[in-house]
Amino acid sequence: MKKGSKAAEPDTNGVVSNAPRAEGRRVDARRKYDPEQTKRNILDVATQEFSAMGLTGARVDAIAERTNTTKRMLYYYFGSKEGLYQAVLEKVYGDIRALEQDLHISELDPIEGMRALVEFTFDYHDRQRDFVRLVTIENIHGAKYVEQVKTFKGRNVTVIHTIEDLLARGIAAGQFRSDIDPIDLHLMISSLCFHRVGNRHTFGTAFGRDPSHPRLRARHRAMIVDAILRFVKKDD
Amino acid sequence: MKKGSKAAEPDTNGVVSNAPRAEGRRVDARRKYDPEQTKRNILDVATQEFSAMGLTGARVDAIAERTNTTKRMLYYYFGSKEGLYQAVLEKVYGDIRALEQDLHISELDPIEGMRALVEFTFDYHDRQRDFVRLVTIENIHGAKYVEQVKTFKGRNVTVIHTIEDLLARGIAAGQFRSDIDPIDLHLMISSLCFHRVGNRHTFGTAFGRDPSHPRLRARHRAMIVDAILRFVKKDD
Amino acid sequence: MKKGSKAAEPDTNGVVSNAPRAEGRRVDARRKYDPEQTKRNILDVATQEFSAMGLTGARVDAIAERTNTTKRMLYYYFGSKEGLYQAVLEKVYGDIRALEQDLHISELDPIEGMRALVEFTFDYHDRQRDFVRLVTIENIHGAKYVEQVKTFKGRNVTVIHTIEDLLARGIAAGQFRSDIDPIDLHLMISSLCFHRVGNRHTFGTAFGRDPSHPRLRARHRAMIVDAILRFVKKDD
Amino acid sequence: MKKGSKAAEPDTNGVVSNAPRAEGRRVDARRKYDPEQTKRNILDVATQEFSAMGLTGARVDAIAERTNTTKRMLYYYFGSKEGLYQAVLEKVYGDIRALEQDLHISELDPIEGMRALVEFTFDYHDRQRDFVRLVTIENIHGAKYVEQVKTFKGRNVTVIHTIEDLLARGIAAGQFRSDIDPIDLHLMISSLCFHRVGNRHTFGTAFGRDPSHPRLRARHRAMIVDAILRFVKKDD
DNA sequence: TATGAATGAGTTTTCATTCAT
DNA sequence: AATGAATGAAAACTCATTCAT
Repeated sequence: MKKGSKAAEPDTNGVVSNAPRAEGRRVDARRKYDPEQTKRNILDVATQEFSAMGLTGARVDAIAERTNTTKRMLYYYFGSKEGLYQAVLEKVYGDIRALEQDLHISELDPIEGMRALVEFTFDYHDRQRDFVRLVTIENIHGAKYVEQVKTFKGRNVTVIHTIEDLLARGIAAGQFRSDIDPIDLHLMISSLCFHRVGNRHTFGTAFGRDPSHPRLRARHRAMIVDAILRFVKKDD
Repeated sequence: MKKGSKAAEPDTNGVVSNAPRAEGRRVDARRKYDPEQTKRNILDVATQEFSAMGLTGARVDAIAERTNTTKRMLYYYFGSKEGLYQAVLEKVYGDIRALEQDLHISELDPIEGMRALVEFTFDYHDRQRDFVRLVTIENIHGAKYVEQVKTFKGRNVTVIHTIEDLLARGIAAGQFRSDIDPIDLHLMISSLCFHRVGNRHTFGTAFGRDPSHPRLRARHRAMIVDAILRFVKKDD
Repeated sequence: MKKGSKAAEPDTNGVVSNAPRAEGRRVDARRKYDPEQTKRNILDVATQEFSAMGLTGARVDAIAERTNTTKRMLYYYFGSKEGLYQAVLEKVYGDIRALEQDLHISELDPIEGMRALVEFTFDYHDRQRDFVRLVTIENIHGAKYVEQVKTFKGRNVTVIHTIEDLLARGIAAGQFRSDIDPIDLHLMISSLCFHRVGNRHTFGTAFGRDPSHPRLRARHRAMIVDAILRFVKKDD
Repeated sequence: MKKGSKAAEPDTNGVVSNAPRAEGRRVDARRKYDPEQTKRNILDVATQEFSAMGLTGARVDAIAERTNTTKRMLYYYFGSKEGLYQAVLEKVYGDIRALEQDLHISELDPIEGMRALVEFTFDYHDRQRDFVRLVTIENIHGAKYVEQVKTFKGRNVTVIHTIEDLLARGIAAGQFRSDIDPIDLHLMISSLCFHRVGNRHTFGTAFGRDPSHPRLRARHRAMIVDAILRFVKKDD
């Protein structure tokens, strides 16, 4: 009952004239209601709030307030707080996938490919703190919301394929060890890239050094690449 | 031999396991007035609830209910929900650092010492899921509660000292590289041990494999030790 | 024609029924959404409760119960118990100063003006016991709530201006002494009018005579006017 | 533990007034417990707290905390919060009476006597803010607690007798008007002396001038004496 | 006489959600 | 499509008072 009305969405097409918030929208500059934009606006604000406060910590009122619309619309489009949270997860996981495609790692030499993969993973986590936080939050909830995101599982297989391919080619070239499990390796790379961002606050408090500070960025990036390469390379 | 005995222990991860009742104390379970026990009881239950639900998700009523006392006592001893949460953090961080001390790593050969440290870190995170969850939760709150725990900062320096000592001795012995920053190394070890536990749910959902599953335990433990040793060892 | 169809409705008065909060407001007691009325209703009940019980003694539940709405609305509009209390203070102080303006004292002969001012002050305190009680209560709290009422300070200056004008004209006419400070005089008038109402209970208990009893009203009124006039008049 | 040092107190006069309630009590100068002192201590702290916070605003815990004893003793001696409040009222009303006796107004000339009475009343209120506040608080509660203080009513008659005597002598001497009611006059004097202290906070906030500020003290004192004398004196 | 621990019943406040327009 | 007003249920927290020692 909540989502049923979605079907009627994209047909408002300029019936009423007054333009309240006429931004750069060219399509029909003067139309009053723009469901897509409203939804996107809500989603953006919600991403921030959820990532900043967690699922239980986030406040529907707080989200609504920073939106261009009202709380009612939030329910109109997303049904519930949890529905909105799931929509946020879906959006955020979608983003990373798109980027991964652009790497064309399979065209690179295994070692360079491995380096590229690690660097990409590092950079992504380093930049997408909201993503990191949301994953963290999901884990606190036992990943039960992400499980319902249909596109989720399929998305992750591609990374494993990439790694499998890299490992196979590296082994064939005599560069890599042959006893490495691709999923374990992926876990390892993720660990190194994720932790320094996700747990930077307690780490910073404990050791007086924010591990995600820009000044450490380059050093950590090199260090992690180094560690992974030392790990996968065949002993001479 | 210390490590050995621990390795065999089942996945306790429970609340009552740590905090062994002080030796001298005559424990009379039925005595009515026992503030220390009351406090410990509240703290134990709270640890579970906070780690399971997060700070905002936890319910004071839920904690009180599973306690031997009433909600009122919770406020009597800890002042507020946040106060209780902080007490939990303090307890939990205290435990890990205390155990680290028992390792006597400084008496071991650098390589063996490094191995012992990594294995301890691995085992601790592997078993103390509550700890891992609470750290995660704290990070969602920007570490602002742990910052107020007076004993927190001091406690963490010791690990760094341990690592500094290991590195220095390893370098002197010609076994270790000389370009490694101890805090960075600690971050690296933590990352590898923490992530597989903290993010096991999303990881499990994504790849159909729970990285913290007992069957993977030994393999991951060896892998992480291996990775760290490969990273610190001097190239021949 | 459009209006025509609505003509049957009780009180639309030709104003088409949207724009609910326009000036030409006909109060329909049964309409369900009327924020102004809801607020006023809450405020009225709260005035009674706070004045009867004090800030700490008042019960939010008690207020809500005697309201047409629920406790929730009280928080919706006023934010907190203290916020509501402040709103009450603001309303109550606003009332007396507004009425003072209606006296047009500046148009009266100085002596008659002074008499009118004293009589007004007397009558107001005599009738508005809630006001007197609330002021008393505020003083127990060190006036810290009224201090936050923005409109408060500005409102009170007007009385002083009125008195200054009276004194100046009386002096010019050779009727009044020239050594009287207007604020001191205001304090004097207030004292005489306030005390007999505010402290009537202890006074009544002590002397077996309620000073605010209607039977004493006229006598006190005359007495106070007399006292003030004797005080301000120039000695012959 | 805390109270040991206070052993010597004003009214015990070095005699160490042996066990107050004469029973088979062992008289021991070094005795550990001193009920009278404990009670007085509680009473003093309670006077401050009640006068500062009001009856409902005062917190039993807060009182107990600032005491040399514990909360339990407070109940032991005074039965309840209200019982303690009443004991405070009793004490405070007792104090003023003692002072009034020392004036010997009946020995003074009517005008000087009137001046002395007003000045005494002024000074007393000016100095005993706790008294003023407690009276105020009592009025908020409809004087229902002071009514139960047995000694209360009797105490106040004496002032009226003093005034009656003054008026009678003044009339006889041709100095005073003959149409003044003594209770009304007392009310008038009280009003002028009480209000500037009791309502000083709102007054100060409203007009930017604290009417009870020491700098205004002398002026107000003279002003009030002046006003009363002008009021009682016979017109020439 | 004295005390720290304990408590039931209440009190304020918050929250996600729905209603009427 | 959009909205401000409204709400029940639950949550955090407080208070005067009593218990066991």
